[in-house]
Amino acid sequence: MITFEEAAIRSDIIKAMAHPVRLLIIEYLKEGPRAFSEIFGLFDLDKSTVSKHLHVLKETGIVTSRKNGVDMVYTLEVPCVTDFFGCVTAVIENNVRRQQVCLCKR
Amino acid sequence: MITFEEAAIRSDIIKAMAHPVRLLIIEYLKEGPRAFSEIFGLFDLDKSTVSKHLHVLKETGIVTSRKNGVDMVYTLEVPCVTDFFGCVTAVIENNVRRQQVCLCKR
DNA sequence: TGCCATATTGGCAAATATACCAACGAGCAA
DNA sequence: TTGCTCGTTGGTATATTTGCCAATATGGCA
Repeated sequence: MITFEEAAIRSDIIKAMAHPVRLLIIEYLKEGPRAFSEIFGLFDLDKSTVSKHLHVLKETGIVTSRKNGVDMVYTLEVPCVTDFFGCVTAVIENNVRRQQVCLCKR
Repeated sequence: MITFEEAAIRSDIIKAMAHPVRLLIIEYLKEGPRAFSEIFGLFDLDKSTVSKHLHVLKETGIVTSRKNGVDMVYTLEVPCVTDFFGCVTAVIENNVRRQQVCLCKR
């Protein structure tokens, strides 16, 4: 078993992925590095909100950023994080099998 | 790209894992089904707190529970979720390489 | 039936997360 | 310098999460 401290570090990384917007950003960056403006364009959100989501991903080391001319370019550092999404799908499918179809909040 | 709705469903599942206590519970249940009292014994927390963490895991379909005599027994339904922890470790190791050793909150 | 052990639920307070607007800073061009 | 674009940071309001205590089921046993 891991220690509570180790679990806390791991949970910080998982927490960074635990938001729809950040999940979509990760999916998008899987295709390759993208400028902030491109990422921003995916959402109907304030610039500052998208910037802060990227900050969360940077803080945990999932993405990095660098200046490229006028743009700020974001890169997915650890693409294996998306491997996990297959398992998340397995959870969803298992729920469907178990007739617990709706994960939506009531 | 997945839709925002799909991302929201996925993030609910990831969110369920995004807590040190729930992470440790998942690790523990990887060894096999365990009674509530055994899980409770891992932590210095109120019974109700542990029960609520298990509720979160149940709601998303990561674990299930069944009565066994006086005990409530919890089972990890989708063991592949722990495969992901290897990647989380990869993130941590990448951070170490990049000299961003400390993920702790300041 | 009454009592006990086991776990869940309700309610509350504190901490954390999220999103907006506004202000700021950095870099480039006129 | 001035103005412009790009992105970040500060501040605030709201929503969600977390953990404790107390109260409530639920089931076994005397």
